[in-house]
Amino acid sequence: MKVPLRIGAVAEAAGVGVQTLRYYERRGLLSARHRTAGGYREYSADAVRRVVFIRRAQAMGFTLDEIRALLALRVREARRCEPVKKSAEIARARIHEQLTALRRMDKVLARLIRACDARAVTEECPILAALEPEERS
Amino acid sequence: MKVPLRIGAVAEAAGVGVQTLRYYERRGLLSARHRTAGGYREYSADAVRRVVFIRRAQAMGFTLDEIRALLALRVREARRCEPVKKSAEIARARIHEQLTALRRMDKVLARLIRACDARAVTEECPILAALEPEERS
DNA sequence: CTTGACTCTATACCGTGGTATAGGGTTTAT
DNA sequence: ATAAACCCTATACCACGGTATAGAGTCAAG
Repeated sequence: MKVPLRIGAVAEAAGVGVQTLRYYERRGLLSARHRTAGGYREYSADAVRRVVFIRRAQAMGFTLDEIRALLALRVREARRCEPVKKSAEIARARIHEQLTALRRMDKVLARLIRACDARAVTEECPILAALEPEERS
Repeated sequence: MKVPLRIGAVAEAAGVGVQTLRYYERRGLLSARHRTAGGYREYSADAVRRVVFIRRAQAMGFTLDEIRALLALRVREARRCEPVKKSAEIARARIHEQLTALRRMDKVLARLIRACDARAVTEECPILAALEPEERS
């Protein structure tokens, strides 16, 4: 905190690229408190914590837009967790949708791969056959 | 087959947009056999089956690049299904990776949402607390 | 005071699978 | 012959989360 951090130091401390930090700034997730006379961004140590927060939230499945909202909530009302919980539930619902779709794909592929192993050498590939529209009913 | 189909007819029959067909052409998955004097694409009924094939393969989790390869295999060697099976296994492995990541996110979110319900009103939101870097150890 | 490392803005590009728009030309029925 | 409906190419744009580049300016050490 004594020496203000520049963007490269924040990026290194948080384990991201400098472009990423400028991108977060454009997206409204992070801002530099001051600029030097020459226009360099100056960050406090809080910025590093903020970036770590962002990356952790991403790892949980929040989008950057959701994380921006979480960051605002964190500042203003850390003790009212209803809206945070709501956001987490939305993220979780999205994850469930994706899980459902992927599980369905996995089942289909697993079945077809097994059919490949079981097929007689004279038959067509069961995977290709499954993709082919039924030309004759 | 008697009357060659134009792009709009193929799109409608296959349930996609005309832009999508032109996009598939650019990506090398579909091509019109002929053009009219005025430059209109003319398709045979096979084109519709090909597009249905593409959409089914997408629904199973293949990428367009993979589908292009599958289409080539389908023509050349429908009876050798090793390469098709290989491609399906790659797609399935990718799906498993995604499943693993999503399941991990889901567990974390589920736990934190439960913690929200269980917390005392005076405590900080457990979700925000989990995202916060530990400032003091 | 120079050099090298760092930073600035603005803009373009990546992957993925498309969709939209602009500005034209064609086909076909009437 | 004309008008509606269709088609053409080329280009830009969408989401998403960045990454790369160009061209310029700044900072700190020696």
